Amino acid sequence: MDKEAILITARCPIRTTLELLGGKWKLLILFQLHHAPFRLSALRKNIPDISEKMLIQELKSLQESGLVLRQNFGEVPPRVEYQLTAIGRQTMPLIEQMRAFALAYEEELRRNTASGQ
Amino acid sequence: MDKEAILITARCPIRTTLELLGGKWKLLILFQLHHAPFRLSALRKNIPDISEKMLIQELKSLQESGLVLRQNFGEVPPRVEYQLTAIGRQTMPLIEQMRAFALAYEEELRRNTASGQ
DNA sequence: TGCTATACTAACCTTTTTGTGTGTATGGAT
DNA sequence: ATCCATACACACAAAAAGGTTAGTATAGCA
Repeated sequence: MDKEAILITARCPIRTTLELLGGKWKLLILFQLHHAPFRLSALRKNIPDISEKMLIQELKSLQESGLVLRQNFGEVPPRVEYQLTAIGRQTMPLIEQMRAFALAYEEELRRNTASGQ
Repeated sequence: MDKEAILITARCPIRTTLELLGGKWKLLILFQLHHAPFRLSALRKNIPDISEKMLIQELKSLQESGLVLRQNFGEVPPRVEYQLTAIGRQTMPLIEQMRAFALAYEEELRRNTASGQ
């Protein structure tokens, strides 16, 4: 086995993704936006336990990374919609894998509980 | 669109996975162990900037979730090896997707830089 | 005049995560 | 006797993440 090859250095793709998507909320927001563009208030309804500050903060971070697009309609009272960009949409397979993993994990838990371990 | 269906609640698979694998180090450790079982000291070499405490702490957390198996050879000085369990191995597709996403993202960055935007 | 709705800011605080530095046990080699 | 190697544990400190509360702006409506 080539142990040099697996050395984890500063610019490794896992870290890149962690920086872009890490934290408690970003993936949940992206998952929402995968369904449709949403206004801030709608996102808050769909992610009940996020605070307004976090939502705005994370949306801004996602904009800055180019994963989310902010569309301001310039109305009063304000109307702003958030939607995924092309790269933003590419987070879906990742989210799908997270889902798949969670299901497999819970299935495994059930198996172990059933067999009395 | 069925807005009820996409409401993110406390027991959602994304959150489950985030709880199991979130944080700065767990996925890097799992990625290492995907190659082969490793001793603590070897893991430290492959993940140069992790502290010993973090490594031990995260390995313990991964054991407790059933993703990693600890094998103590009972020698002196201590010899302990860590390896993936069956469910632990199921994190690979996820890691692969993270890698794929990071590459796509960087590709996109390059495209935007090249076109002067 | 005063209230509503909406997206957002800023100040401040708490909690969680991560890091540092030191100590422990022990068989074997020097 | 002394020191080494290895996998920890423990106390503490620093930094990052997350949360709460109180504003701001303004068109339209009662």
